[in-house]
Amino acid sequence: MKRILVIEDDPAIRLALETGLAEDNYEVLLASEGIDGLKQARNPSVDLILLDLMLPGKDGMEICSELRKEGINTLVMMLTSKSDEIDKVLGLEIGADDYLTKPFSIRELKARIKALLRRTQDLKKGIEESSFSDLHFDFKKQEASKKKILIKLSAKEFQIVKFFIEHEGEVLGRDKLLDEVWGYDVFPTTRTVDNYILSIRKKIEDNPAEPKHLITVHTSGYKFVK
Amino acid sequence: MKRILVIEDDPAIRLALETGLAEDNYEVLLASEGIDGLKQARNPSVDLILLDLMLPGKDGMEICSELRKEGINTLVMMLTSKSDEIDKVLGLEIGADDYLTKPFSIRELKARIKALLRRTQDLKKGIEESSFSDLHFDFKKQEASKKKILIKLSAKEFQIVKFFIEHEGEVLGRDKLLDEVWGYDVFPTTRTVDNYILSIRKKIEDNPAEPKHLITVHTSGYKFVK
DNA sequence: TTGCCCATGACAATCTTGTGACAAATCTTT
DNA sequence: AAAGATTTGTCACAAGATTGTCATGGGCAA
Repeated sequence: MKRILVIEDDPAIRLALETGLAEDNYEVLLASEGIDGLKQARNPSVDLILLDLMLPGKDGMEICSELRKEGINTLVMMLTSKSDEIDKVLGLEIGADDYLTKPFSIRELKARIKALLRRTQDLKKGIEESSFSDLHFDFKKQEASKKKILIKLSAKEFQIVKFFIEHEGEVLGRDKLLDEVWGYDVFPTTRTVDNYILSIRKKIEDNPAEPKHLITVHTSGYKFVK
Repeated sequence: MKRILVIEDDPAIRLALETGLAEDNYEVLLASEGIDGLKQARNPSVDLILLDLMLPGKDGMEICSELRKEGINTLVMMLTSKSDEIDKVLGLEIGADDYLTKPFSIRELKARIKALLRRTQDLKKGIEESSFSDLHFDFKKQEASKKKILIKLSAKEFQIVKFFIEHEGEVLGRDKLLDEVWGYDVFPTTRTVDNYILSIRKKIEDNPAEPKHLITVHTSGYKFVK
């Protein structure tokens, strides 16, 4: 799942954000003042930063502009209090991606976070289609066909196939696949991978027992060839 | 280049907006009262409307709600005078995308416009009609029929159908739908989407339990096929 | 007020996912 | 070369997640 860094000095709000976001399965990192916040914000594994405007140490605008100066483009959502009309603007010009005025509903916050994260996801979408031998994949439509006949793949199977196609010829270890396709916060068995491979082979290979596309590389993983 | 329609009766403010926006390379269209404003607002090449609340002819809220009823989703930013707290709220519920209280800084205005436009950069093409199997949709008239017999869809159902038709074949996630159809300032549950799908299916599908047009893509969303 | 539209919650129905077990294949060691 | 140790192929199942469906309540408009 996604990691969100909350930089907020008010302990009540901090706690509310922490629990609220954890409910939605975000991994939450916390900072209560600016200096520490900026340090944590540099961590590239952070997906989004909730940044209070008024902070001890360093205020939100400073943090945001410093990050941008350092070339860090992590999403930033500014939290401002009702009064600072001007600050809102500055916040946007300084490179924040969105702002929210206190008091806000946790629900609105979540919806906006989701929207922001999804938009950036859309940007790095990878390939949309691929054809080889008698197979065709359309990832936008989530459709696959063999000899012009539709075959059904689950969403995860699509993700896996896509990842393999994007890394054609490369040997992909089970651990790497789990990391890249499943994500860094879930931990299924490596056998789970084998089972997906099996299931995909049944659908795309002429003879699943002698795969031509999804090749086993003993002790290392699998690789895809066209 | 983006086009902004300014509907504002005060000549001083109108001029200020015109020059201010022109500085930022927007193409500015002007209207000084409501009737003319609404007419120009229907022009689909307009990207955003700055709409004064108090207007001769037709006031801002009327204009905004009429536009939405007609299925026109052009971005609307309401301009209100300091006092009308209530109107702000109403403005939002009526389908405005943002509001700004006078007197405002041109700087804040620009920042908000930028933010709004950025949020909705994509789409905006907007079909007017579509027919397939025994169905017909006229989005301009907000009419739909099945086997030549009129069927009733709510305004939101029309928006949803339209969005699906404009993205034929593509799998659309619930979050994306909420974001694109409902907008960034309301936050219904993802279950709300399912219920709309259900309701639309009942109206357009021969057998809603086995939909042929609005297809479920498990864990991913829905997709439309003709 | 009544009726429609909208959003939500609850429950059932359905699909997906991850796992264990065992067989088969492959590698290692003797 | 054979036995033993790993690794992989394969199947079926149960837990869990997702979706279908309906009923409910609030808000707005006629």
